[in-house]
Amino acid sequence: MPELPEVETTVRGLRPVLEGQRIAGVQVRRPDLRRAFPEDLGQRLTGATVTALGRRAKYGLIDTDRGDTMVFHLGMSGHWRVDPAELKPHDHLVIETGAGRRVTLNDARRFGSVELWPTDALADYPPFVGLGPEPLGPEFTADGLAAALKGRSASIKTMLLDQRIVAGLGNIYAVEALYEAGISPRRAAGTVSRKRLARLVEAVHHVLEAAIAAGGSTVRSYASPDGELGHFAMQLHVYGREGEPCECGGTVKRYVEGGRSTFWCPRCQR
DNA sequence: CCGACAACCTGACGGC
DNA sequence: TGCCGTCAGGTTGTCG
Repeated sequence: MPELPEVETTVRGLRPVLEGQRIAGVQVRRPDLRRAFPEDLGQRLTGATVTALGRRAKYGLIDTDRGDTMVFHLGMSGHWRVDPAELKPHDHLVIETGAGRRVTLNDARRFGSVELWPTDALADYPPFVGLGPEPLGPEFTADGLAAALKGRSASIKTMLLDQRIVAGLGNIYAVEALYEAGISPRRAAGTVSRKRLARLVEAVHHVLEAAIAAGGSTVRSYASPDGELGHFAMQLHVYGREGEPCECGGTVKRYVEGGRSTFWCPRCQR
């Protein structure tokens, strides 16, 4: 589930629990996700105080007063649980605060990752090298996008998923943004007009902001029974709606590209 | 550069 | 009810 809005929602949910708090205990119940955790993860975190939480692309950042940042990625199935009544299967990592709060990192498929990296050198964290601009930041512009896509023959959908072009979009929101912009996902990226790229940038902003807003309300109240962060249902226009009618009177179609489903309306996306 | 495919894992769901 | 195939929001690598 985790694209940028889900990670942002997760970080916002963890912030009031962890920020300014001392980490009283760390329990590693399984030592690896996609890669092994750092050997000394527990020692390096225990006793540290969390100074800030943040996000870069689809990665969550937990800074500590020891100069380390815990960088986590949620993969396909990862999520944090806040003050769960009891531990569940796939709660691989448990962090307890001095205030007696408890959060767990649960990831059934284990495509996620956890790493510790010097806070002042995060730009050198290998997954961050070469990342494109934040889609909600000032550097994600129609001009920048046009420059990055110039001459590219790959589909615009593929390019939106390329984290070097823009960092944080995943399959759902790439699909939804293209729908909102009225652009066919199959169109060669380099042939999309500057005017339509401007529309796409606006659509990306709108889709992500709406998703974050939808998640925010969930987080504020911890509405999910077991405190699971990043779970919310935003209204999606085409994703997962193969065969359903589009508002324009057309029908939502699906095709597979690069092993991933793309949903679109051929009538209103050109 | 590009598309296709596989690999990494587990769980949910539909069909029979 | 149970078994089996398919699919899932990500990343990384290979191959032609």
